[in-house]
Amino acid sequence: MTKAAERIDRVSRSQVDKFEERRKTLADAAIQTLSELGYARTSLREIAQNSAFSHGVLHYYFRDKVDLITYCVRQYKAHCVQRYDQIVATARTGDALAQGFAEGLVQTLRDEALMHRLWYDLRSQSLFEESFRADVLEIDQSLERMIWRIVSRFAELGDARLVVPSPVAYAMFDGLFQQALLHYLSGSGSALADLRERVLQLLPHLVCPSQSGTTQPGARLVAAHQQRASHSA
Amino acid sequence: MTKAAERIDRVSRSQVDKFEERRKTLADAAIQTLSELGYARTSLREIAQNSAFSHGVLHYYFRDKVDLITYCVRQYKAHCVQRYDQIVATARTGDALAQGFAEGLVQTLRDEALMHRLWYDLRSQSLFEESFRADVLEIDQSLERMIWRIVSRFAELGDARLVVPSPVAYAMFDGLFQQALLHYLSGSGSALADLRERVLQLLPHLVCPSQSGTTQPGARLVAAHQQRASHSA
DNA sequence: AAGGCTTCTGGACAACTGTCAAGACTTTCC
DNA sequence: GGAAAGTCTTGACAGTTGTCCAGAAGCCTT
Repeated sequence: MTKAAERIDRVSRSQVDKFEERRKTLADAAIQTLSELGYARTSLREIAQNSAFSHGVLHYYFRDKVDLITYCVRQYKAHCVQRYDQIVATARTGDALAQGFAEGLVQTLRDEALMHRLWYDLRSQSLFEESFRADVLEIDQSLERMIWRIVSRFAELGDARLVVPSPVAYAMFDGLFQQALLHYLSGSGSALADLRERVLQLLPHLVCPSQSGTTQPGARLVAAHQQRASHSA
Repeated sequence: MTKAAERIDRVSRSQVDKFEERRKTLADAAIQTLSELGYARTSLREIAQNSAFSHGVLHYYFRDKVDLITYCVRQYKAHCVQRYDQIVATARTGDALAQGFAEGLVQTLRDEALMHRLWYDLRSQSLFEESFRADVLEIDQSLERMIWRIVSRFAELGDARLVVPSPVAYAMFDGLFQQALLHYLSGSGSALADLRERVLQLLPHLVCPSQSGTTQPGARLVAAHQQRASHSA
């Protein structure tokens, strides 16, 4: 039984909030450390040094290291998804949405590169450490849903039909972003511009203009290409 | 100066080969350990325990841990690319190539999941550990070229034109494979079938039928060269 | 002021890490 | 055979790690 669970029954609400608040504070320090050093080189003492407390306190608020990291992953999720839903809500044309989406990705890459480096690190860790897997899968799904909302809205605004399912759409943009991150952190000066260009080029390929009846593959491909050509003009 | 470099001037060729051979042997043990435990939890003693030797010998054949891991990454590359070029060489129709490519990815996922788990782990590590970055980028580029050979040949066989540049094509399939790996290792029974289906569905989206009827010999190559130029900029 | 919680500190522990060096064993060569 | 070079083992080292704990410090009620 965790200390948090023990306390809920017998202490006041404000104390619980304070307890939870400190957990958040410590998790923030942990996330900062993780994004700087990576999972492999982050120790509890290092985390404590990035906070206002000593290393012992971490075991007062978290059962063990896995408990702390898991909490961090969860906290990261909340911070992660919210950004793009505003873009979806405000864009009034397909072009504006595409521009906003691409620009959002570029900004994310530039401003939060370390944060997303951490995300890819932890997602890779979850391939080995089973404890992280459930949370990682949950975050991954929420990211997939976010991408799906964007491309769905894009199709809607263009009165078009989506030709790829949700997991494929997510995998594509995730691959593009990860590639851009690697090159950006490697010092490539064109990584930001490349990402923007590629996202803008890819997005129209995911839809085809809605027509009566089922779409023929050939027609869809031509349409996608035509749309892309008109877009870049 | 490494021990290997010291020796080259004054010992026989066979001794150098033997030295290099043992390095390979030890690197194999290291790769096996890494693919089992992940980078974060792999120690030199654990590697030695997966070999026929004691832990001290690792510092006889490798300067330090980074030297060993870097060597492993390089060795991994050789093992990695060769698989798909045969598929490109033998396929006589676009459909057969698509089937062979999808089946190759599925087989790779099923048979070498741990190996590729290691690859994604090390690629993530390279985001933090600068020592790995050059090798990781080199492997990444060779994988990108491999994907490009496949989709190029696919377009050629279908008398079609590619509508996405090389980095985008690689990012898409890399994203798809990584997604499939995560779900496969998480116990999803449909991960293999999903990957096959999605690859087969995605591949035709990358090309559009050439409209002039005659294929321009240089068009694709120009596109490829433009891509490379923008990449190195 | 006193006592009982909660919160936090700092030290201790065993286990583990990369690295290194002294020496033993093996092979090669004169 | 014997010296020299190459190969490998073993133990040690200094540092780090996660974890735990005794107790100090703060806070609140009585």
